[in-house]
Amino acid sequence: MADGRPVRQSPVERRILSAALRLFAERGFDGTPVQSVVEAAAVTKGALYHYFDSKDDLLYEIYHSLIARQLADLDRVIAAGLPPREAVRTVLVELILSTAEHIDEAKVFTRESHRLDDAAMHAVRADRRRYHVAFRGLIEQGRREGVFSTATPAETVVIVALGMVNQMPSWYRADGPKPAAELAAEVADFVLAGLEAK
Amino acid sequence: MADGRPVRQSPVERRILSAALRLFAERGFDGTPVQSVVEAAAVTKGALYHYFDSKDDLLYEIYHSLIARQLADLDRVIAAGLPPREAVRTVLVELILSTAEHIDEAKVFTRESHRLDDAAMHAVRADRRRYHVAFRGLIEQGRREGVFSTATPAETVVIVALGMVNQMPSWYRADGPKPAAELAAEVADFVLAGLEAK
DNA sequence: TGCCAGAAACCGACCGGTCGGTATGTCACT
DNA sequence: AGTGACATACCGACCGGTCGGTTTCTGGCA
Repeated sequence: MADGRPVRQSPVERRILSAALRLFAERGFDGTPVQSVVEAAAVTKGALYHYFDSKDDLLYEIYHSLIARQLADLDRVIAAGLPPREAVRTVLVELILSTAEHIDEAKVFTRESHRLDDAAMHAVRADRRRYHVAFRGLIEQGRREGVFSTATPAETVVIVALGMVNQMPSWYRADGPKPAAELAAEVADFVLAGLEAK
Repeated sequence: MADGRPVRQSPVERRILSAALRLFAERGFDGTPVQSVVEAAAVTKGALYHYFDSKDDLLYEIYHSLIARQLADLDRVIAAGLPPREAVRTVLVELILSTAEHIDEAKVFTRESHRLDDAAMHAVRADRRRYHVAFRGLIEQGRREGVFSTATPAETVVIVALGMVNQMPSWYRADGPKPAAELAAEVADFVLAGLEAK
C-alpha cells in the first residue's frame, strides 16, 4: 500500500502526471475532467486508464512524490548531524525552497487533501506526521542543549513554521518580488530569533 | 457588489447557510449536492433558490461573513490606539481565537477559495489585502518607534503569522489537547519574541 | 371588521449537460 | 498465438438549476 510500486518511468506516465499536476493546480481536481488531462498529455483515455486505476490515483501519485521528496530532504539533513541551530535552519530553508520550486504540487496537496480515500489518507497522514515529529525533535534537542529558549513549546514553534510553509501555495509566485532563497533565509532567521530569545 | 444586501435575517436563510457551512466543511463544496444542503436545512430546493442566486452564492456568503468579522475585529483594535506591542498581540490573539471559534468557515474558505467567480474573488481579495496591510502597518509602526527589531522585514513577519492562522483549519480541533486561548498566547508571544530580538 | 387582490414565499418534478469509468477492438512485437 | 499498450465509442449516474404552480402574508378599502 505504501510504496510497493516501482518508480513511474514510462514517458507516457510522466506526461500524464505532469499534465494532471498542472491542470489540478490551475483549475482544481473537480474542475478538471479526465478528458482534459488526456488532451493535455496528448494521450487517450485508454492509455490513462491503462496506467492509472482512477482519477484519484493521479492525486495520490502527486501527493506521494511531494511527501517522499520532503522526507528525503529531512532525513539527509538529520543524517548530517549538524548542531540544532544549523539543523533547524537548514531544514526550514530547504523546505521553503523545495516548496517554492514545486509550488504546484504543494497547491494541489493543500487544496485537495480531503479527496483521498481512507487508506491513502492514512498513508499520507503518517508521512506528514513523521516529518512534523522529526522537525519538532530537532527543536527539542536544541532546548535540551540549552541553545533554544523554552519559553514557547516546541510543538507551537513547529505549528508556526510549518504553517507558513503550507500556506505558501496561496500567495507565492515564482516571478514575485522576492527570490525564494531570500524569503527562506528571512523566515528561518525570524524563527531562530524567536527560538533563541530570552 | 460589495455589501448592499441587508443582513440575512430570515430564519430560513440562516438554516440554509449553517447547513451549507457544515456540509461544505465536512465533505467539500463539490462533494456536497445542493439537494443535501436542502435536506439538512429541512427546506426545499425552491426555497433555497428563492433566497440565493446559486450554489456559489452560498460560498460567497460564507466568505463574506468570515472576512467581515475579521475586519471588524481588526478595526476595533486599531481604533483603540494601543501601543504597537499590545496592538500586535491583541490582533493576533483575537484572530486565532476567532478562527478557532469559526473553524468551519475558515476551513471552507481556505479549501474552496478558488471557486469564486472573478467579481467575488476580487472583492474577497481586496478585503484580505486590507487586513494584511493593516496588520503590517502595526508592525511597521513598532519598528519606527524602536520597539521592534528591523532584522526581519515586516512583510515576512506577517506572512509567518498569518500563515499559521490560515493553516489552522487543517489541524485545529476544538476538543484538542490545548485550549485555543493558550495556543493564541503562545503564538503571539513567539512572534513578539522574534519581533523584539536584537 | 370583512374581504379581496396582489405580492412574497415557497414547492418539487423535471431537464440538459457533464463526467468518470468501461467494454471492446486493434496492432506491434515477441 | 499471446500479451502489453494503447484507441474509441459509449453508458449510466448524477447534479445544478428551472419553471409552472400553490400557499401564505399584507394592506387598502368599503
